[in-house]
Amino acid sequence: MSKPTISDVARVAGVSKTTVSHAYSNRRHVDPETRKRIFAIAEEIGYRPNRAAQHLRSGRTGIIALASSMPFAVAAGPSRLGFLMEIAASAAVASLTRNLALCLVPPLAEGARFDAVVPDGAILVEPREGDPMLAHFLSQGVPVVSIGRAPGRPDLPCVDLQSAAVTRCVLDHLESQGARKIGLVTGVQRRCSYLESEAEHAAFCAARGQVPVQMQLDEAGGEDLAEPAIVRLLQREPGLDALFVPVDAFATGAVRAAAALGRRVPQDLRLATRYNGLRARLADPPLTALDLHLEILADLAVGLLLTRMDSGAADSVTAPTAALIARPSSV
Amino acid sequence: MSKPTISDVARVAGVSKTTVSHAYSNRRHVDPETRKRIFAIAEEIGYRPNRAAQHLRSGRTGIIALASSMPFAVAAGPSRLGFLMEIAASAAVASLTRNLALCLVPPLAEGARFDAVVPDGAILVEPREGDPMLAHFLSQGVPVVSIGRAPGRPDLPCVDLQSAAVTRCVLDHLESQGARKIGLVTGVQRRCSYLESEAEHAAFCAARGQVPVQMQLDEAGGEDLAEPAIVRLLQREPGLDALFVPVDAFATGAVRAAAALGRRVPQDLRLATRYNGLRARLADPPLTALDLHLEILADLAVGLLLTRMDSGAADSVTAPTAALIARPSSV
DNA sequence: TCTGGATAGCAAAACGGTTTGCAAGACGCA
DNA sequence: TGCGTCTTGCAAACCGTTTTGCTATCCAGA
Repeated sequence: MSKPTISDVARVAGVSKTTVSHAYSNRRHVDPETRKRIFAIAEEIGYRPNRAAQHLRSGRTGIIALASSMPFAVAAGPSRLGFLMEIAASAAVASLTRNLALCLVPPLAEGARFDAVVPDGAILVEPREGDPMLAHFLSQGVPVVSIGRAPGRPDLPCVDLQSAAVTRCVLDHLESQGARKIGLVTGVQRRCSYLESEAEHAAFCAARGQVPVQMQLDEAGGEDLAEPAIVRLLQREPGLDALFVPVDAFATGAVRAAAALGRRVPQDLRLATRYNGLRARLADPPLTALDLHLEILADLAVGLLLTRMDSGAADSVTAPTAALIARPSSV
Repeated sequence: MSKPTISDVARVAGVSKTTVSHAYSNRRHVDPETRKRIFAIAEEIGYRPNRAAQHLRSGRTGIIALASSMPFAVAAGPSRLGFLMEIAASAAVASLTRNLALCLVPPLAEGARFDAVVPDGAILVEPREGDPMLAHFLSQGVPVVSIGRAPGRPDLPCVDLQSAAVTRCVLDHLESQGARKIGLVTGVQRRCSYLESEAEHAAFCAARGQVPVQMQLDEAGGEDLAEPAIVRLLQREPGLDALFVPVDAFATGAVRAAAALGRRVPQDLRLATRYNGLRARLADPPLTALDLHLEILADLAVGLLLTRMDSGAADSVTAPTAALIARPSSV
């Protein structure tokens, strides 16, 4: 008793395989009556199309990949795992409801080739400039969309995180809480969100006649790297009374730095971060952060990838407006 | 110029498709010289086996699934996302190094059928009694291994988390720190780790002539549910001077409960949890927890699944001994 | 010389769908 | 009646592997 095939359905229904196939795929018209009979019989004998056979002929695997060029070891360590994995969880649901499998692709080790997965499409989380995963997928001819724009690739469809607006929102908030001079701490990897934050921050400072104070830290370093670096920054720039630190691990480093210098948060130093994960919520004091609506965002990305996959092109979409969650680190 | 196929390799190498196939699969002997030539040519013309075709013929998809019956929405919320996703990240790496794709499978909505993924095997994270995902995969004939034993299924190969030993280790630690009466708070879902913890705790108490104090909370409730429940528990059982709370979200609830009752941690109430995630590390005071070596564990699970898949059976393996990480919540 | 067993390789039949080319009948219109 | 078109459906080719059955050659041992 092996699984029923399309031939079984065709035989029982008294039609050809072709007709059954068309009934399912809608690629040619099938008489509604016939179609109904076919479905009824398929249901009855428990027929399910064989994915492999479909894939072989159609060239589609039914798999989409979720990838980040940040090594999982790093992501899992000091930073970012929450962000990436929250997206992964939502994207898995979004994919499955569209009858696609979501595959988690860890970054390639240098020179490693992997043929285990040749997905129909890929979602890249916050690609950086010259992102190797992006290059990999494009070289395989796999359609890619990104969450967060891809630096230097304005053509790549993406879910735009609107980092400029997000930054502006945070800076305005900090200012409204009394901040007179706000610094910005981002990461060394050239992700679009950093670039946009830096530009927006620079404009914000310029409008106030200030020279912007910005610093970039290695994302692999995490909290332990951030603390001393931010201590030095605060010593060098005594006028700073607020910091926007998008990377949450750096933000908690900033909390420690403030403590080390005897500065009170938020009275002497107002702090805000971006990703509203456990880190921000559990910090002492809890960190002002942004609800980026990651579930919606993941769903948008899957939808975008789908249109990209079957229409060849797609226009970038805008992420839902992030909501500022004010917490004691800034109010 | 479409992708080179096995026929192209065969033609260039002057052998038959069969020989090329055997060279790759090792299912029949191929002259080492011939084999070397085949690989060289394949490399040169850029041949990669077509997964769909392999799948169609062999019935293997090259995909393994990672699943948990805990809804991602819940997991992502109050609890467990870190645990599950830390495993996912490691398992993704472990799979890819074995040339398999790791697919994230969210729990089935009630009655939902999904045929997007019929994996060659599945890893289930801490299945509970009557786990629907377990039933699903078994009904599809998909070999399953679990991380943590499956209650009522001693036959299912698993990576044994040794929850009894883990519990014993924690209880001994708490006692060595001066605890005289230790309570246990677990979850309502009947996962093996809870069952074993409860049994071990009961034995521990019995050996000291005590009636064990245990409570089960709904895992979906998280910290907010745990706090008042634990407040009531502590009021009802004033003799308790320590709690082992494996679920980290409940453990931070316990911290809040202690604060609400004016009990100092650890002087009046010693606390310990299981998963050494952000929550435990960032709690105030930081929580004593266990390093379960999740990366190793994920790798073991993938390895176990592989032997299960191609030898039909496999013996459960034992997780590496968890290391207690003593923190101020208990010392 | 004959037998048996490796060794090395080939041809062709699966696997289960999708897609293409073709044909028969029905229908409208001149 | 003749012609074009629309509807409905079939048969067969095709996708790129794996697997099965078979042959040919070589070598050792009786």
